Amino acid sequence: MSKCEQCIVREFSSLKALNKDELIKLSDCKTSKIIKKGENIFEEGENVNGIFCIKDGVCKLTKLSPNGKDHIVKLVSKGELLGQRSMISDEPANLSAVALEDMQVCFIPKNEILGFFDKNNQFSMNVMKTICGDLKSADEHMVNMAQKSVKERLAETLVYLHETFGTNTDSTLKIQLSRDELASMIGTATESCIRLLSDFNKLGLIELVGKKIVLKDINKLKKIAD
Amino acid sequence: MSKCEQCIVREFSSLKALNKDELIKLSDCKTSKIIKKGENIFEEGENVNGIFCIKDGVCKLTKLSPNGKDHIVKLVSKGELLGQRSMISDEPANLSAVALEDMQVCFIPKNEILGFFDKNNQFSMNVMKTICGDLKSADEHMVNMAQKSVKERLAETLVYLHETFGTNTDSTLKIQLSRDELASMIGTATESCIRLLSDFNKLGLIELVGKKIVLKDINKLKKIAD
DNA sequence: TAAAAACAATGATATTTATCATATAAATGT
DNA sequence: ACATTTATATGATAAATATCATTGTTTTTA
Repeated sequence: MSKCEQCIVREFSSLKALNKDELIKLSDCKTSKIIKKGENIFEEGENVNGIFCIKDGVCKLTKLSPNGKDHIVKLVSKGELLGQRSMISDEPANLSAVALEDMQVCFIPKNEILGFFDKNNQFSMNVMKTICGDLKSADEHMVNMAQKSVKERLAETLVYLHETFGTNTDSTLKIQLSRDELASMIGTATESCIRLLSDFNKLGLIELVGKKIVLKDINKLKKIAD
Repeated sequence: MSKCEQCIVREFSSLKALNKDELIKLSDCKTSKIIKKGENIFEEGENVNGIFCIKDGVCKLTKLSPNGKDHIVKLVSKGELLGQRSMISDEPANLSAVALEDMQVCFIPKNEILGFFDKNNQFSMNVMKTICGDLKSADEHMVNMAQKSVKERLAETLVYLHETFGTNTDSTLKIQLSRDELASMIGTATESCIRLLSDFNKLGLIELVGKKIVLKDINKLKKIAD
């Protein structure tokens, strides 16, 4: 089993505050998993009892709305942690985590993490700052949902996907969401999302290469997004 | 100056974890303020440098959206704390806090709070749980904004105001928002909000008493809200 | 107390968005 | 390789929502 010391997650997440001893303890208690595209890491309402380190891949965090549709709240990728909020609140997961590509994750039991929490101040501070960052962006996101049009939200989301996940060599967006997923990220009907993509395509703002998307005029998209 | 020991905020907030000595330190460093209806406690972008205890009154937390409209993210009232996220993130305020009624608040400087943070584990845990709760409800709120209709959001908000803030003796909602504020809470145009209130009135779900609102059929409103 | 300002209400209309229907293209299973 | 399912696309239409205009009603201020 691989050591945690060189792991990308340790490098980029709250775990960077852990010392050698703590990392060894971590290596001993962790379990690794492969999650295939489309599979759940955990589901809304489930007792998670620990946190997940994402060693590779990207997943979506979704929440079921009362009308039965899933809404994508956030995308989380390589190097990040999952399940911190549930662990601290000592509550079941509020969101489901579903792999958008094949993933490699490690699971660390709650007890272990809570131990670090008590003894390593920098670590708990890091976790708190992460959650505070999540809260800030959730508030911003909420205002966007409430105040912006679907067109603005689509433009904004395309730019976000471009800037956060980058592009392939053919300059298509690296992260590949279905139209349905894109719609559930911006909070609209799938057909409306497809129609707006067509519009953007006709306006030369983007190009549709099969199911993939190329951003042709990021500045104009940013302008539309506000 | 009044002591913190008997303060309502201490009783209901994270501060309940503080011991006698810590409360005495708190009493010594705090400053009290009266905030009149409509005045800011702090403004988006401002460096807050501490937290506020709400001894009395209710305020709205608003965020300016790029289109120039304010969106009400949350209402915060007597017994709660303000500014925890900014303090932990060590960032300027992400939201503005504006009094909806005359308020009594105390300000506690950051240094003092961070001191408790280091030494009193229960206190920092309480703060974290509060922020985690905020994150959870922000995510839920976001999904509501994205997936529910304006009518559903209005019904939900009216029930929320009723259940959270209660009613006056004439059974009008105790917390009094203008139509404009109500609209900016549910994320719609003021006229749309007014129109839907008229509809609800005609359907006998609510009664409009001047600018005040009485909920006549909470169960039906809950059904509409989903 | 009168004038001005802010707020609430409603009609008319335009725009945005959702829904339903259908067609085509791509992916999947056998 | 072909049938079946799933995803994308687009038209037609309905429903939801925003915008602009106008009026009446409070509230504030001079």
